[in-house]
This record gives sequence, C-alpha cells and structure tokens, in this order.
Amino acid sequence: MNDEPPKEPARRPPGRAKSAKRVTILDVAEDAQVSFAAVSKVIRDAYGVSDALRAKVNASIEKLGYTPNTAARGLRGRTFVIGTIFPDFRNPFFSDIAAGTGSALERTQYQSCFGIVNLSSEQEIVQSMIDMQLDGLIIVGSTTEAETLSDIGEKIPLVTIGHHVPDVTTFDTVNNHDRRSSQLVVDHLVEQGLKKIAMISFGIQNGTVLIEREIGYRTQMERAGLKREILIKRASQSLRDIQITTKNLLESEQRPAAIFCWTDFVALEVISVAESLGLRVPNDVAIVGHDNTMYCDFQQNSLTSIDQGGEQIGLQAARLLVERIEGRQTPEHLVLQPRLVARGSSMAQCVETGSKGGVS
Amino acid sequence: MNDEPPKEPARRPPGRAKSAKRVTILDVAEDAQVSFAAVSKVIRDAYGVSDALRAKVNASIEKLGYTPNTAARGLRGRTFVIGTIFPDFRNPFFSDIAAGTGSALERTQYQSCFGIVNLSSEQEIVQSMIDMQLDGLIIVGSTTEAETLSDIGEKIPLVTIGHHVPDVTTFDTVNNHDRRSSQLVVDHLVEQGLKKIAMISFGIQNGTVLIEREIGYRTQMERAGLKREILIKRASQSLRDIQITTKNLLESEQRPAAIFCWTDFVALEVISVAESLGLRVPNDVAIVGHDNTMYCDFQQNSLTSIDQGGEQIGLQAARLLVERIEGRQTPEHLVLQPRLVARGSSMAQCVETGSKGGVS
DNA sequence: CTGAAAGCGCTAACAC
DNA sequence: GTGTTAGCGCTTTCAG
Repeated sequence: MNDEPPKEPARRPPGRAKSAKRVTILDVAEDAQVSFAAVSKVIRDAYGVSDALRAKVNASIEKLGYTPNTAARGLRGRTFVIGTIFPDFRNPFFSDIAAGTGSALERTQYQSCFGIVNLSSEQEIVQSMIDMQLDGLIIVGSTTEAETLSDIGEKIPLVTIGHHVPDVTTFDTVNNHDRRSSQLVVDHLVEQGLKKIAMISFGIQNGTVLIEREIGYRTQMERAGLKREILIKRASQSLRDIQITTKNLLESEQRPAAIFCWTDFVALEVISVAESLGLRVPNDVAIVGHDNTMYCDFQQNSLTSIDQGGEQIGLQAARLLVERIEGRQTPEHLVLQPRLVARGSSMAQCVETGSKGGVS
Repeated sequence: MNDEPPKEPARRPPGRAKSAKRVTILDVAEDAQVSFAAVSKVIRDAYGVSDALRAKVNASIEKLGYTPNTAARGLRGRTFVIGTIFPDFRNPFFSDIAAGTGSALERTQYQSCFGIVNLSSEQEIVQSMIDMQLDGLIIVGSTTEAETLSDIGEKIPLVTIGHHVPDVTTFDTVNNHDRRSSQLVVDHLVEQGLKKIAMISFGIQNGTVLIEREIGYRTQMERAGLKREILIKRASQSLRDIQITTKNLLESEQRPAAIFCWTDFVALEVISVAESLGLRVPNDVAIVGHDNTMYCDFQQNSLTSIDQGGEQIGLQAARLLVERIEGRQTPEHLVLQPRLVARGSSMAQCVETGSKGGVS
C-alpha cells in the first residue's frame, strides 16, 4: 500500500532501474514441465522433439509471452538480427532499399536494425554492429575502400549495395548498372536533339557508384560523337555547394543544354537555380536526375530520372545476406538494369500550360 | 602453407562461419598482465583503479584493438546502445531528429541503432530492441495508445517524440507545440487576407500530433471569426489518396483560398495537383506545409512551412533518455516552440517572374 | 587498490 | 526423444 517502493538495496545496475524481470527460457520450461534444453530446441526448431513436447512448449511460450533474449543468443549462437547501414537518411531512395530488405525478411525470423553514417563514422557503426553480434551486415553506398570492406567481410557476412569493386570474394555485392544509367540518359538527351550535355557528380567518390556513372557518361558521349562536349562538375552534398556549382554552370558562356545530376535531390536544386535565373526548363536547359524518387512525379518538378529499383536492390541484398549467413562461401555479384523515366524536365512536349516555364 | 584450413570439426555455429576469434577482455588482461576484472573496471571507469593500472590496460586495449562485446555486456549490465524508432524513412524531417540525437550522443559512450516501422509493427520492433537489451528507446510519431507506451516505459527507459499525452509518468515526452503551429499558420493566412482556409490532415491519428494540429486549427479559426470556414479533410499517406482528396477539394464549388497540410510532402503534392488543374499558387490557392524540410526552399516549390526544429527535438530527447537511463525517475515533458517560415506559396509578392504561377 | 568467483540467458555438444 | 552440462564475454559483489 506504500506507493514508494522500499528502496531496493541498489542491486540492479543503473541502466536497468525499472526492467521487470524478463520471462526466460527457464520460466517456460517450468510452466511446460520440461527441461529448459527442450525449450531451446523447440525455439530453434532443432532436430529431435516430439510433436507433443513442441505443442506443450509453444503453449507455454504463448501464455507467458516469452521472447528470446537476443543478447544471450548472440553470446552463443546467432542473434537473428541483421544490420543495414545507410550513408544518410535524407535521400528517399534509401527508403526503397529498406522496404526491399524488409519484405525479403518478412517471412523469416530475422529482424532488422539500421545504422546511419552522420556523426559516427562508418567504421564505428560497423564495429558497433559486430559488437552487438548481429548476424550480418548490408552496407549501402559505402565510401570505404574495398580492402577494408574485405576485412569486414572476413569478420561478418556482408553484402554491399552501391559499391563497385572488381572481384571481391569475401562479400557479395548488389549494384545498379550505373554505366548503363548514364548511357540511357545521354541517349535520351541526344534524342531530344541536345548536344551540350554536362554532368554534376559528387565530391567524394571512393569506390562509389559515381565513378561508374561518370565513366558511362564519358563513354556514351564519345560514342555519340560528343567527346568535346564532355563536362563534369563535382559538388558536395551541401545545398550551398550545389547552388554555386550550378550557378557557375548556368551562367557560363558555354551554358549546357542539358544537365545530368547524379541524384534527384541535386537535380531538383538545379531546377530551382535555373528558375531563379529566369531560365526555362527544359527549353533553356534540360535536367535529368537519378533514382526516380517520389518528388520526380510532382508537377512542379516533372523530373526525368533513372529508376534503379531500390526495392528490388534491397530485396536481393537481404536474400544474398541470409544465404551467406546460412553458409554460402562463394561470392555473388548482382547487377540490376536501370530504366529511364522521361518527364517534362527533359521533353518540351511534356510541359503543360500554367506549369513550369511560364506561359509560352 | 595449405591455404585450405583443415576443416574444423564443425564446431562453430553456422552463422559464425568466418568470425575470426574476437579479442576479449581476457586477451587484454593477459597482455597487460593483470586480472580480467581489472580490465573490466578500467573499461567501465569504475571506482578504484590506480593510474598505473589504467594506463597499462588502456595501452593493451589500444594495441589489441579491443572493443567490448555488446551482447555480453547486455546480459549483465548495460549495452550503451539506445534505439530510435521512426514511423518511416521517407520524411526528411526524421533525418533532422536523427541528426539531433546523434549530436547529443556524440561525446558520450552511447551508440545509436534505428528501427523503422514499415513491415514489422512498432510493437515488434520495440520488443526486438528490448530483446537486444538496448538501454533505452526513443519512439518517434508513435500511433500506439498511451497505455501501451506506459507499459513499455515500465520495461525500458523511454522518450517519445510527437505523441501528446496528458500526464504520463513512466516515460518522458518531447513535442513541438502543435497547436501553436496551426495558430501560426492560420494567423499568417488571415494576414494575407484569406478566409477560406482548409486543412488536410492524416487518416490515422491515435495520439499523434495530428489531433493537436487539428485542435489548434479549429481554435484559431474560431478566434479569427472563421468558424464556418473550418474544413478538415483527411487522407492516408498514399500519393493516390492525397491526390484524390486534393482534387476534390480544389474542384469543389467552395474551393478554399488556402490549404494547410499536416506535412510538407502532402503540401508539395497539393501544389502539384493545383498546377495540373491550371490553378496558380498562391493567387488561386495558397499552400502551407509543416516541418520546413529542405524541399520547401526550392524555387519551384517555395513552400511556406512550419519549422519545428527537428534537430533540437532529437537532441533534447536523447538528453532526457540518457538522464532516465542514469536513474532519473521523475517524468519530464518538453514542448518546443515552432516558427513559421513564409515563402512564395502563401505570399503573392514573393513570387518571382518566370517561376510559379506563370506570368501575371 | 586488486583479484577470485558467481552468474546473466542461452546454445549445442553429449549422455541417458 | 529428452535432459545434463559446459561455457559465450562480461559485470559486479565480496575477499584479500
């Protein structure tokens, strides 16, 4: 009747002040009148349990609301948790990947947990996930060198997304065909009769998809006989930097007729700058993005973009990771085909009255 | 010299096929020539270790690259990992919150790990994080009822963001003053001489910020003498649903002069639909969003929005959570003040030639 | 100030 | 088929 509990003799560690005692495997065993090893077997679907025993145990598990302690599991066997690490949170494209891994894992007993590289470094997060004894890792858009990733792959099952490396064996990779992305873009713009096609790429590139996209752009420009029109500008992720780069590009004497941006978000910023300068999109300058995120579809953006099927990428990565966790040793390297989605920002006939470009 | 290691007697569990043996506290102890308990004390900064011992141990830790096994820690004490659960990944506003928690935790020994509610339910993720023995949880935009959250708060230190409940004691809350948000919006629109101000809210609202925003909207409309103009439409998160709702609203005889949308993403969609219908923003219809995400600033959107300072919210939440983990028992409920950022979508004079709204 | 010893909850041999 | 047992790596008393 005293609402102030009699100050416990400081027995529990500070971080656990309130945790009511967990239901453990022993409680289940007691409730089901079996040994606790039997319970463990049922949970793990291990060989050698009678249906009767299984039923009894499952009933008790249900009744008591037992869930296995991941930490304890991790100490001995697997945790059935896999970690996915994203470079940031801002790009809605990553959300598609997450949805893909989610649906791949949906009918399995694996759980997901995510890390984001912002303040902590990628290395720190990886280590922290290894320390949590996660069963495997998916790293998206890593800027770490291949060798370091190989080391990680030695320690823990690993799949990378968006990291092109020639022939790694210690981990799997899933990639969009990024050269093809650029080819599709260049072809599309050339079809629109444009020649001066520039590209805005990203500052940091260590092993990223950017290198591939740049190569694809160069190659296809050359094939189209536009070698001398090749122009690549690089900007960081900061809005400020992108603005300046774009402004320089659009105000230069040799203003490009089209700009291919490495990701949608940059393309949207480019549209913004172009409109601020009083330029009409696509008539004065055509814009193409990459990733086909949901913002592309908005009338005010109408952004032509490359769809690399993030959900499919995430799904495949999770599938490969589980395979690796369950024992596959031979590396797999998947490359998925991108698809161009044409919209108003690159095709004059798509522009509707009253929208982008004012009244014509 | 045989590169094929002599097939181990299948001793290691399948999920651990490659994990090279970890450096443990025992290895450090051996290297430093002390007992392994001494090492533990140094790591935990526990009372009663001489500087000499500490130095020796730290040197060995450094040398061996030791990092504590989180799973093992979790079994006995704390993991020093906190979990943050987001309803989805798509809204860039959540990224601000994550940045805030990140910087709050930066100089502490706590690590972060994230969960996303898409396929798994919030309950499942919470349970999974409890099972991982995380030290505490931040849940953002929960749609779970207060009672369930209270139960969670009994089990594990908890802070919610964006969940308004009168007087919970088992967990802390951090919230934007969502009624104030709506007030700011209504005041701003009334100042622009607009009267028919509608609101687009969200379908599911169980304890969410939406209720508060709706109340704030109603209240301020009444105060402004616009009680009969009150009009709230609700749409799900799906683009399709938002489109239909918006279209109905804009094509009705009583077309509103302004629409306040519960989050930016919806507002951008509304702009899109308005433009598709040949309406000019803001002249024919003014639009206001919420969260002031980076897309607002783009010229083609120029979206007036409410800034609720996501980074600050995240920072405070993490601070409160750590306090709770370290023993605070009394609840804290923070409410932060929002700020309106006016842009072209609600102010005619802000519209620049050549951009939104065409030539006037 | 330091070290020995007892588990945390679970998995996976191994014995019955 | 089922139960017994020995740890996983760590924290935290409690003796020295």
